[in-house]
Order: sequence, then C-alpha cells, then structure tokens
Amino acid sequence: MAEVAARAGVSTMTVSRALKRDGAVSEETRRRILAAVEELGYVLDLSAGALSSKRTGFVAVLVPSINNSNFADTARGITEVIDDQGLQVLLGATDYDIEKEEHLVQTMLTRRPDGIIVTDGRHTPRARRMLQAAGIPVVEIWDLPAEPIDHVVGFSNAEASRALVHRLYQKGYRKIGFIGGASRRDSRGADRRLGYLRAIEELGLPVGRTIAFGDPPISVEQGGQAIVHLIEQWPDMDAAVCVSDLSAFGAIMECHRRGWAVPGRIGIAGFGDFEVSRWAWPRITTVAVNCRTIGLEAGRILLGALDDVQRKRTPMPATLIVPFEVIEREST
Amino acid sequence: MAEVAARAGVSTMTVSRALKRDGAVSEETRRRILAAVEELGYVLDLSAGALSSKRTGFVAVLVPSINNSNFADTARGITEVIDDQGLQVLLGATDYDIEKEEHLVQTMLTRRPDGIIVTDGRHTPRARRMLQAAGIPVVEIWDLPAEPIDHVVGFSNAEASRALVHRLYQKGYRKIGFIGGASRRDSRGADRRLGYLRAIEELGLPVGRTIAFGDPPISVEQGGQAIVHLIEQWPDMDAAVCVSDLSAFGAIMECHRRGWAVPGRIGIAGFGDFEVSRWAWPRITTVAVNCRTIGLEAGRILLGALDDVQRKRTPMPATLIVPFEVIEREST
DNA sequence: CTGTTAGCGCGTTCAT
DNA sequence: ATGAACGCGCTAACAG
Repeated sequence: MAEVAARAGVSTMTVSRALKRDGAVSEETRRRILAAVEELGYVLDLSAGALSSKRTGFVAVLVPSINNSNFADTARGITEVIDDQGLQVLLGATDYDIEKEEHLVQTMLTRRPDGIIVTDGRHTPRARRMLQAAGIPVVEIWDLPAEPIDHVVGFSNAEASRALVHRLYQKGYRKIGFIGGASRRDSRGADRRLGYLRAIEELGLPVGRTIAFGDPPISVEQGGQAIVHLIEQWPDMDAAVCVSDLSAFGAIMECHRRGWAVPGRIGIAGFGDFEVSRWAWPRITTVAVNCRTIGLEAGRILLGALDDVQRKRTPMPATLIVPFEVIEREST
Repeated sequence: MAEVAARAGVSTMTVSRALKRDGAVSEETRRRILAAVEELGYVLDLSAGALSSKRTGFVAVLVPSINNSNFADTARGITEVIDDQGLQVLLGATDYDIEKEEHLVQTMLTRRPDGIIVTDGRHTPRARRMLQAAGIPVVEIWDLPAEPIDHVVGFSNAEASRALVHRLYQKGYRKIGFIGGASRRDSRGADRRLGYLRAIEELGLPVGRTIAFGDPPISVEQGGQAIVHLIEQWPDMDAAVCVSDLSAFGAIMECHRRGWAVPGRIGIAGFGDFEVSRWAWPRITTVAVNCRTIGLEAGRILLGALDDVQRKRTPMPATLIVPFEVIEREST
C-alpha cells in the first residue's frame, strides 16, 4: 500500500480510503490511486485491515451438511445478502453432530467472525457458552429453539409434519406410517416425527407404525428399504410419511420396482420440496419451506444486528417464523 | 493472550507456543496455560497470528455451484484433507460464470489464502494473471486444461463422454441424441458434447441430433422438455445421452409420464453418477467419476506444495488424472 | 479532502 | 524451555 501511495503521490491513508466504499476521496485522487493499483497489481490485504479495524468481515455459517440441497439453498441465500455488504461467508458442516458443531464453533471463533449463523437450536453446553461469550450476533435457523441464544429464523418442523398428516387424513388415508432416522442426532427429523405422532394421536389413527433407520441423513436407499419393511409388517398400510423427500423418492422408486402402484397401492409423502419431488413420477406430495428465504432473512437480521453494533445500539433479539406449505402432488 | 500469560505466570510467547501443535513447552507450563485459557474463556485470534506469521491458514476453493452434489462432494473431500492440517476452506460459487470467477478470485486473494483451488481450466485473462501473480499454489480441478496454471487434478470429460457413446453403440444403439446446455459457459458440459460428437463421427452414426437448452446447469425440468423435443423431432431415436444425471433423470420421469418405456422405447444415459441415478427406476446408466477423490487429491497436492513453500523448495507442478468409469444400469 | 500518529494481537527472531 | 523486542499491513482517531 505504501508503494501505491508513493506512486500516486498520496499517503497510505488516502489509498486505504480510496479502496473502501465510503471513502471520502476526490475523484482525481481516486483515479490516480486506482491507476497505481492497476499498474502495480496491488491487492488489498483484508487480514491486516481486520486487525486494525476490529471487523473481519467474516460471517460464520454452520449447517448440518452442504450436500443437501435444502441447506445449500439456505447457504446461498445467506451468501447473497452478505456478499452485497462485502462480507465473506465461512462455511462449516457439522454432519448432524453437536460435538462436531462445538468444535467448529471454536474453530470459527478463532477467525473472529463479525456474526455467526447456526442451524438448529440444539448445542452442547460448551458451544452455547462460547456462542454467548463471543460478543457477536448469533442467528439460529431452521428451528424454533425453546431458549434462543439471540436471533432466530425458522419454523416448527413438528407443526409442519402434523399439518401434512392432517391433510393426508382429509384425503381419506387412515393407516399412516412414518419413515425416519433412528438416532436423535437430527433434531429437525425428530421434530417431524413428533408432529406425526401428535397428529396420529389427535386423529385416533393406529399408532406404532414407525420405521427408524440408521444415522441421519437418511437417504434415498434407506427410504427404499424402509417402505418394504413398512408394507411387509403392516400390509394394510395406505400411506407413508417420510422424514425427507429423499427417502420418499427412494420409497417410490422401490415401489415401482416391486410393482406397487403409488398412490394406488400406497400414498407416499416427503418433506422439504427438493427438486426431485417436482419432477419425479409421480410428483411427490411434500412440505415446502422456502430454504433460500430462511437464508436471506437470517442474513438480513444479521446485517441489521451488525449495523446496530456499529452504531453502538443494543440489538433486539428477533424471532422470525417463516411459513411452510403442504403441497399436494400426484404421490398421494 | 497477555492476560492468559499473566495468569499462568509466563510470557505471551510461551502461551503462543503452548497453543500451537509444535510448541516446545514443558508439560507443566502447558498445563498451567491451558487452565488459564479455560478459566478466562480465551480464544486465540488467528487473524492477528496470520499477520505476523504471513500464513493465513486459508485455502480458497472456487466451484461452479455448491448446490450440485458432484461439486459438494469435491468440496467435502478438500475440506477433509485441509482440516487435518488446521487450514480453513474459503468456499465460493462462480455460477458457471468466468466473469464472476474473476471477481471471486480477486475477493479471495484479498484474504491472502495460502493456496487456491479452482474448478475448470477456463478463466478470464485477468483472472489468470491474478492467479499467477498471487505467488501461491494453484490447483485446477475437474478438467484437463490445455495450459495449466500450476497443478491439475481432473479428467477428460470429452473422453469420458466418448467412451459412453461407444458403450451404447456396442449395446446396439444406432440413433443416439445428445441433451445439454446451450451456452458455452459450462466448459465441462461443452467437453462432453465434444466427446459425443467425436464418437458419433467415428462410428458413422447420424449426426445433428443435439438439443441445446438454456443456461447451465441444465437441470431436471429441462431434461424432461428436451427428451420430448428429441423424440418428436427424430421419432426413430433409440438412445439419448444427457450432459448430466439430473437431466437424464428428468428425461426418464417425463418418459414414464408419457408412457414411453425406458429403455424399451428409448435408452437414456447420464453423467456424474449422482445418487438419484443409483435409485431411480430404472437405475440410470452413467459415467462415474470419484468426485470426493478429486477433492482429496487436490487437497493433498496443495498441502504438498504448501510444505514445499515452507521448506523453501520450488514445488513441481503436478497433473493428476483421475479415472472415470462407464456404469451400465437399467436405463440402457 | 488529506495527512500524522499510534496501535490492533499476534509470531518471528534472536538471545538466554 | 523461555523471554524481549520488533514488526506484520492496515485503519481509527484526530488534526488540519
């Protein structure tokens, strides 16, 4: 920067200003500086800038998996909003593991992000403590934690799942099973199961028709295996609710393979409105949540909080509930 | 750090050492320091460390899209390798746009990454210049650039596609069409089309049977539309090669919907071995590349180069060609 | 609109 | 095995 400054005949401070958005620099000076930058191939060093300005421009984002189009969409939404402000996302995947989340939180904090977005409201006590002590805005997404750390953008997975079962009931289904992951690692999956159970009970339908399969994310293959178990165990089953569209898709493909008509023999519904559900044959009934919107809103709330911090106002924790929608398609 | 040092009765330098892997600190001192760290809830500030050590511990990774399981797998592979060494991935998505790539390269370099991994061998001249001038190891992946910048981990998309067409020919297919994106933005897609054309010519099959659809990534929906065009335009068509599994999947589902048997009426093949292809009905013939391996190897090569740099050896540019495999499944 | 001074929180380097 | 002095490259704060 000193070289650029020398070449442009100004001080480094003026170069610094010219290279920022808000820099109050005369047009002529800026032109000379940018020319010098170009000639020297100079690239600003933000890590040094971060040290002196005490703002790194990083936003840490923790999702269960980037290899899941729902979370990838959310991450994109966050990135879109954040990019505009010249901030940079630090993405981490927890693999649905709160221990791993704790470790990632620690690693991320080491980079001094200006804010952090975490998926889920479940954390280890230590992770929770670190998040609270970090002194930066925190946004928990994709869930409605009972005790939010700070801001929240999410919805009730249980309510959504319950609404889906009610809709199936209205369509005439009476023997409704559930296919989901075995462990309690995936709290959203667990919530969906809860909503299913609540609905079954409310409606007085036969209970206990649940297949639990391996560690989340339970995927296409396990959906296929589960539907076979379900039908073999309870041959009168007329519908199956799956913890996600991926397992619903696997279940439907397995039904084709065995000559079980969907929805003729059995109706199948998923969760998440993945792209596959819109184009599968039959198209899959599901619960749609606007994943990108979750990301956009989380990003906006974070930016607002950051702005508050900069103006030395105390940010007010916000909770934003995004809508979900049961989408009926051909599979039920 | 000064507070930790005071509490542990040592200098900050000793704290710094205790917090690194290689730190030469006595067991007793380290124990006291870690205790102080825990009591004070101290978190190391790597951005400050980066400034003085001149190593940020960042590795920039540019992929066309994170919402594509192939690239997500590669990103995971890179992260796995890189994490072990305490490095942190800075992920960016170019949206298959080399202008956007140029902008991202600039943004990333601003963070002073220790190395950078870019997808594809096509770059704007300015991006190329910036990558070369950055003075850090560069790895180009997923392609075999004619003029590599530095290291390469990839394969020939054209060869892979060509092999697929030859395999279809062996199975008896003679009227083979191609479904892909319209623009030249996706260089891997363009390469696959090239390989298809080469094979068609070598085998003396009827040419011109190509449907080009919108901007990449062409996806499930466009696959469905394209197969209809293809069959209506050339009713004697007996097979279609799709630029990716997603479009192949869309094509197959559309065929189901219209009562065109796959592979009875028409054989359909994809590219990429996405999970959907393994579980769709019928399972989809495709070209498999080990995406995670591309990531792992790219990460390893980068780490090797970083090690060379640290030991002040000049790293030798390496080119690693990963294997591909034509996988025949039920759809052909 | 521009410059000066000081310092961000560490790690390097050298000394002990 | 440990410590002291210094500086990494930039920006905040203030002055002009």
